[in-house]
Amino acid sequence: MSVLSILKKRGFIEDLTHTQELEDYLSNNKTTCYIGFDPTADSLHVGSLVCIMALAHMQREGHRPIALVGGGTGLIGDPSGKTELRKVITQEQIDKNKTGLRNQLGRFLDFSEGKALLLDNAQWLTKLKYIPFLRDIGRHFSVNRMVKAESYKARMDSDDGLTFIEFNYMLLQAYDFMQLAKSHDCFMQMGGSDQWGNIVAGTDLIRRTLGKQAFGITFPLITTASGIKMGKTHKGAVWLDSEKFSSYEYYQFWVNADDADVTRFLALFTFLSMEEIEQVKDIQGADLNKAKVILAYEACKICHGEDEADKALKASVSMFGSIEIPDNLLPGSSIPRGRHQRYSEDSVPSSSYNKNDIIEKIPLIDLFVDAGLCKSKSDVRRLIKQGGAYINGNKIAGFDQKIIDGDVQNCEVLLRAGKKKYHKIILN
RNA sequence: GGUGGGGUUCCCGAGUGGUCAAAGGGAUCAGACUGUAAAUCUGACGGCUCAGCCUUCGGAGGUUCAAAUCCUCCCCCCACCA
Repeated sequence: MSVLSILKKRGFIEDLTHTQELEDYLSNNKTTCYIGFDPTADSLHVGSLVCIMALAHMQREGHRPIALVGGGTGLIGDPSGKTELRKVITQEQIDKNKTGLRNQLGRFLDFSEGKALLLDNAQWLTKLKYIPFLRDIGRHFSVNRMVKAESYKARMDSDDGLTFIEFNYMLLQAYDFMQLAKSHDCFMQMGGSDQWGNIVAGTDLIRRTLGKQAFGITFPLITTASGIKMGKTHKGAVWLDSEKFSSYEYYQFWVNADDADVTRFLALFTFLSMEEIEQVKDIQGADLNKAKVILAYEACKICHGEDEADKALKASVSMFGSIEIPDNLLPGSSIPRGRHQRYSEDSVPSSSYNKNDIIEKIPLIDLFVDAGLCKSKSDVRRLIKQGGAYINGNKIAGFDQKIIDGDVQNCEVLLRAGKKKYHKIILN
């Protein structure tokens, strides 16, 4: 089975160019393909996960993926859009972010021996000269056509308008594609559905300048069943970096998936076989939670490693109760089977304090803020008032309550905000 | 460059001198119900030393007992015209 059918089957494909030719191209060649990533943050989040998984599938089928960091485009920034000032980022910042991206992508892709590449378009974009660029590249673009591109059309019709810089992203991205085609034999670009126009511009440019056929694939925008763009929690974006978002929280994010999303997410975000995933469709009601556990385990394993996934599973069982993973459910998963009871060890988010500083000293209100369970003291008060703040499973009654000796068990105190957010205070 | 319209709390968006921490909706959070789901209902939703106080309505000044609301200057955005 070709990668294309794999991607198709798993729900990655929104749109593609030259269906039949692309199928042939992928079946008969070991190809190179690329996806662009923004270096605007030092970590990727689940929003980019579809792209990353697609690259991983390509690599698993013997193709060579390129992750292209937009270091050059990042240097331009984009002054438009008053809501989110996309700032011009400095070279140092880009370099730092690049390292971060590289480390994270390394969990999904094998960068050894040139099996995958990480490139930066600053390499060629910063060398561009305006006049030659206009002459050699600009002449291939028709403004009439560009304006009709869906991504621009919306902006043209909106009140915000479109800046010249933004308008030029299409040319720059097309140029990127052409460069990669020339230098790395890369004739395939993938990206989110909003990238369609830019990708097609690239394939056109390659045809006109190099006389070669190039291909493009776009992925659907993944929304949750409730129609919201996925990847937001109380802590903001769901980062792939364990410093920003612990593996336990990452696991929790997936376990909390909507019923209606489970099979779709299994197909997109795990490597389990589609035959097995198909069977999950028949599962009804509470049993679906078992499939969610496997989804969370597998997603966590891919991003943070098997050890972390184990820990997250155990921590979750300790917090939320036992669960049984039957042998015949998604047998391809390496999740430990059988009944998971309470474990002593866990990896719930925690922080350490000096015992003498805490006991009967610091109000719980402050600890909830410190632990990141609430964003302000007012927030904690609210929580307490509404009966959602707990210490060791007991409701906190007063605003001035402090930890007392009796609360400490094995040098630990467990704080809880609402039903799902836990934080452990370790005293020593 | 000209003319007109705007910048309000996370987002959209009401609000034209006191009754404004600011309607309404969305998002979010908590409680109930549940399956760590969805839907639904209830409540909360700037901060704090929390029945009180403090800081917010593009920025800086000013008028007034009192300003998101009036005046001045500045910054930014949009539309049309050039």
